[in-house]
Amino acid sequence: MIDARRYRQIVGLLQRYTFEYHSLDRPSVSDAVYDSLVAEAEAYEQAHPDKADPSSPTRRVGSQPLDDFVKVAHQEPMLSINHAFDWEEVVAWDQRNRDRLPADKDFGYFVDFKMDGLALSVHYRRGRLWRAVTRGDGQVGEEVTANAQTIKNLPLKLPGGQLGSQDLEVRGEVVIYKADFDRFNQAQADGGQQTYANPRNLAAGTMRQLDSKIAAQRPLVFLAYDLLGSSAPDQRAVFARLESLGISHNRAAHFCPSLKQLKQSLKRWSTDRQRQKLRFWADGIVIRINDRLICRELGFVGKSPRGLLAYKYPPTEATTIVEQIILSIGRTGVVTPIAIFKPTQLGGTTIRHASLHNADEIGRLDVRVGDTVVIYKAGEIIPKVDRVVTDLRPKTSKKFNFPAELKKQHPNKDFERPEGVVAWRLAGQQRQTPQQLVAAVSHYGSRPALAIDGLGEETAQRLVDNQLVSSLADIYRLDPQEVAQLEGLGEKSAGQLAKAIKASRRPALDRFLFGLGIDHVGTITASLLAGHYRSLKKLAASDIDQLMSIDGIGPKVAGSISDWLNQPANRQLLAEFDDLGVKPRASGPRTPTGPLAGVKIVVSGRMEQWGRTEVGQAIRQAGGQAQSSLSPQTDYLAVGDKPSPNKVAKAESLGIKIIDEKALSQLLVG
DNA sequence: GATCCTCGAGTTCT
DNA sequence: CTCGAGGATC
Repeated sequence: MIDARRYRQIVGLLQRYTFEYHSLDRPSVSDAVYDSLVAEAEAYEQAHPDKADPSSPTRRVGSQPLDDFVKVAHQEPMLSINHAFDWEEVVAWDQRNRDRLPADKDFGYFVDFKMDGLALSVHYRRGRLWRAVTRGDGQVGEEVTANAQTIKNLPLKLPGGQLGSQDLEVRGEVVIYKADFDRFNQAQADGGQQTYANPRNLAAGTMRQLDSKIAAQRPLVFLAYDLLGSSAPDQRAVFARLESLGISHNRAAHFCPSLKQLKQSLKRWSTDRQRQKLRFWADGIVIRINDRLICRELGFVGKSPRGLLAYKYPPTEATTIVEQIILSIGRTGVVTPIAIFKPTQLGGTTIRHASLHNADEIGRLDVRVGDTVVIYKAGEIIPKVDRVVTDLRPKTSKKFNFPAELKKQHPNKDFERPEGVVAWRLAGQQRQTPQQLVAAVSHYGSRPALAIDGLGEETAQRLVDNQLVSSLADIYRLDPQEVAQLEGLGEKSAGQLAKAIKASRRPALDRFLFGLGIDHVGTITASLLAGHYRSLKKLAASDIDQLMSIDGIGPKVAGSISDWLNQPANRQLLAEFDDLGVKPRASGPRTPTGPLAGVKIVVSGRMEQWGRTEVGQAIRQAGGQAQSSLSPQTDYLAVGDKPSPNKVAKAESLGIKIIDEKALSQLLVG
């Protein structure tokens, strides 16, 4: 929970942001940042109602109208809708409604996107557009008829007949299509003019221009979602009527007869790909009970109708506070700074920390302990710090001093930062600390290396702590009886571990080489070496010039391998492995042959018949190259379940063939 | 010497 | 997934 000081600070900021957003249409922070700060303020206000600031923006809906427009009171207020953030909340909403209604009353739902634009009420009198009013604070809005008349898809006159003679109020959203927005901003930038943060702000800003000639030049679109003064019994009929009146609406909006179908609709519409396909911005989905009579019967809770619910998309950004920056030392001795956060929910998970990569990144962001930062998930998985909200920086904060912190956090170690390199790393030969050993052991046991089940970081830590393992070779000297004595490991898991270790004695040479953890030797270089030398003995007898002659290996990598081989401790390690019966088998074809010879493939998403590393092996087995990232040289992108949207988009822009699992397995067979 | 590919290493949570 | 940096190529 935050303290009173931060609360006051946040309220002050929110007031400024609210003014920027609603009155100037020029926000300086994203919605997610705003929402995140509102949530903090609300939490504080709930815990300390006595200390709540009555002028806090958390209490207000909508905006104060600017003075330049004529104010018009809405005949029926334009309401706000309560929000739900996950399916459980939707179910709870549904149950509350059912409890309020007679047991035999059943109903369906109508779903529409929650378009992100400017809400507008448009009145028709005797079939002609008479007046258009913005939402304002929900009770009183601003009359913007002149601007509304410039919206090309908003009919000035309704079609004749009995419908057109009626007085109607159409409610909807003024939006700007994403493509139009990009074009507009580009043109503004080219002309040195002000650009807008998002399509909604452009739409809102345009509708509130005093000069309607400006509005006429901008690509505004009106999409209706409601109709007042019609006799339509349900929302489905409302949309049918809008259609017959020639008023645009979202064509994807539809009826769901049951909760089950509603769930499917929400799921379908919530995928990123689906959202990207939309021409307009949407920040959620509006669910309403289809039958208008039932809606009316249910009434209101506070200012919101019970029959409607806004299912909000999870935010892609959030704010949190950096509590600490710790400097961790990885397997290779490289120092990685990690920001420890006040735990925060984002995209369905709790984020506790994120990597800051290196000293330069800290400098670029100027992250400090105590800072409020904006975080997001790169590729929807890996949390990253995007920027610092400097408005909320404590006055006493100091720039993060990397070298000084290194001394403080690791007082007994020496570090170096070689010229032209970003990373700090352990200097010289001090890589044999217990921490490094744990990392080396769990790397050796990892899936792409020797795949020893049960030898992960936890177990490695225990084995090293209890001095059962002090070198990689010790893994093969473990006594299952002793292992079973360790805390957290029973007889059963000790037995399984022993079995897995035994099974790893005849590894493929490439996996074994990778498992050794030689600097700059990853899976690909390892299989290059394995394919070239065909045996550990031949590799051990090689020299630096020989290594460099291999295509793909240059001076640095060759140097690193030969350094490793020349260290007595490592030569001894290899000898011990041999004595203990660890004998790698030749692996990797010398020259790529097979159905996929020379073909480059990138895999994304989960496959049914293979795991991550197995697909790669299968592709190499067939003579192909499994790459990790797309390039213009890539031949295929093979997609499984939930592929990375970024990769799919990139493949499309590069014109790379996208194939599914079935097609991939056919390619593999030839 | 500059540029474009590619590889390696570290990354979060359930 | 993203970064930095090694290797190949012009």
